[in-house]
Amino acid sequence: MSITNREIADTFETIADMLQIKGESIHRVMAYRNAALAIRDLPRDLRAVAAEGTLTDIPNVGDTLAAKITEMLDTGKLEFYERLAKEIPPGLVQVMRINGVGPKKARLFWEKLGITGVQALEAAARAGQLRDLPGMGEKSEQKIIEGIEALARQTGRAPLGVALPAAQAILDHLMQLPGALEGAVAGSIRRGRPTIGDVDLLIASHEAAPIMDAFVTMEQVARVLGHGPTKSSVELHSGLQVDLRVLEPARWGTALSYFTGSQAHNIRLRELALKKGFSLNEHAFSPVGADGSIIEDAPKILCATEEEVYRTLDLPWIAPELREDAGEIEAALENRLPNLIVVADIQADLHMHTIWSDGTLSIREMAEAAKSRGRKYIVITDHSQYSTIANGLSVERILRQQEEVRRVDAEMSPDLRVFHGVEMDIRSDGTLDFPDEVLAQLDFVVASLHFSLRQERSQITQRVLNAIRNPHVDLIGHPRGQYIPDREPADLDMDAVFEAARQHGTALEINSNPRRLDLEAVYARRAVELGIPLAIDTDAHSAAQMDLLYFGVLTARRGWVQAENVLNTWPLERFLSWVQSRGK
DNA sequence: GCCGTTTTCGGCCCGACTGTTTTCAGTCG
Repeated sequence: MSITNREIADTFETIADMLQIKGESIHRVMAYRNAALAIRDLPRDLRAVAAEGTLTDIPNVGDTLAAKITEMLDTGKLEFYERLAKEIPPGLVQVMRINGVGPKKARLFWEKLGITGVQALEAAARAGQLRDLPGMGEKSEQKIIEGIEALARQTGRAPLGVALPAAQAILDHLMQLPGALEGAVAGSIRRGRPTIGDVDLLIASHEAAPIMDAFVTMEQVARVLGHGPTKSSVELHSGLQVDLRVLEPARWGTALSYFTGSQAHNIRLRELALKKGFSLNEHAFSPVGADGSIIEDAPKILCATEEEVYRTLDLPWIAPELREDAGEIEAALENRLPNLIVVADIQADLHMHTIWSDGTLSIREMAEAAKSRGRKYIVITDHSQYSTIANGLSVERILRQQEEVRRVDAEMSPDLRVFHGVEMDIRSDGTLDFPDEVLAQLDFVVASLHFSLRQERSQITQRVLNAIRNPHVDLIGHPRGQYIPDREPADLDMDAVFEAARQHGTALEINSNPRRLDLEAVYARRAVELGIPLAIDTDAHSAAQMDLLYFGVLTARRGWVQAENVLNTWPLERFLSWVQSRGK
């Protein structure tokens, strides 16, 4: 298999670590890290971008790194990396993963003790060999042993659907304390990232200490990683790391902005502040003199709201979901930020299951649940026969199901329209699970990949293209097939998928289930740019799952999606005429 | 190594906490 964007990003990340151990300029190191980030979030194959000759259009990729990308695409290797690996043992990069060990310590252990990997470091620490090194002591040695144990326990990033409720529960608990005036879940959860490294909580209070003490002594805390006067970190028994920061309410705006990130976005804000003569941090804007240092006796600007922070920079408020330094600052400067979709824009749900396949409720019960959530129309889309494991519908059963759907539709009228569809499998051999004659009788057809997701690129891409090109297929469900955090997306040629969807006017789904969030934001953004219609569905198998819509909307917002771009924000008449225009 | 209303050189965000130090370096986010 050819080299992927991710492997190239990982290589740049590793090079950054090695250069840092080597003692290279931090700016050169950051250049590699920034390029790695940009490549990770790229919605296109680097190979296609390279073929166009537009690699340097990627932010933070210049001529040098473009040449390195090209070398990796052409040869699968990078000579610069291999040379570096002879100089700096690659095992030291793993040593740097240990909490509390950075480039300087890694280099120290290597130079003084010849340590080139985590195992050797652990042995040295347990043998008491680290404590006598310069800048080290018994405590540092013990922390390294604990850090190595934590690394072994590490389960990776938590899905948003797990981290958000856990974070909210802790915040709710702390907000009951008398001194807690305002609170927020900040960080990557607030930005809606699909997976979360650690939880960032922020509380406004005049008195931080009691809140800090309550935080580090919560019963779900397994160990305290740090405990200062305004900032503490803990690891929960669940393995989740939670950071809490407490600041005065007068500084809430700068604090929330700082703690929401992303880091790249914050850096851009601080650069803008400097151009206006201010140093910006989580506390305030501080005037700086000509030499760049803070003028101590000059009045600082405090911001109690995020709006004030952005206003001070002559920017409109930027929604947290956009704060990735992915063009949002430029858009804000030019006053062309998108009018992002909100949950209230959603009129319908085009993908849900009932007891006819693997759902838990009847058609009528799902309709009632949708109505009670304010939906105006829904499509019942049970699985097709290829999904035997999900009790998929045969041709005979789906035709019988239609009678029940029509009956429920009549019963629910006029509050809710209930349409009959299917979530049809795209079979492993590339054929569709129902013949056209059957599809023609349905109101709406979702086609999805469920099996053989590890097929090679050309084969699995062809399966999706077959579905897109069928005139009866209206929507591709969870197009990339990822399952967070266990299953990587299929190796689809997304350029080809987008091109076919654009040509045939087939819509692509943003699946709201937090285990899916598929399309991901960067692909949703690309679809919008290409004029491809989207749908934000719950794929609900129960009434409660209809409330997962929030996560789908969050993902859409991260993808700069506006209501206009989403089929199921449209009034019923417009939706029906769209479906009919597709040949129904 | 990237980037440009400082435009092909010379800049490149900022503070809290820890542990080792007697004033700060390293790490982290």
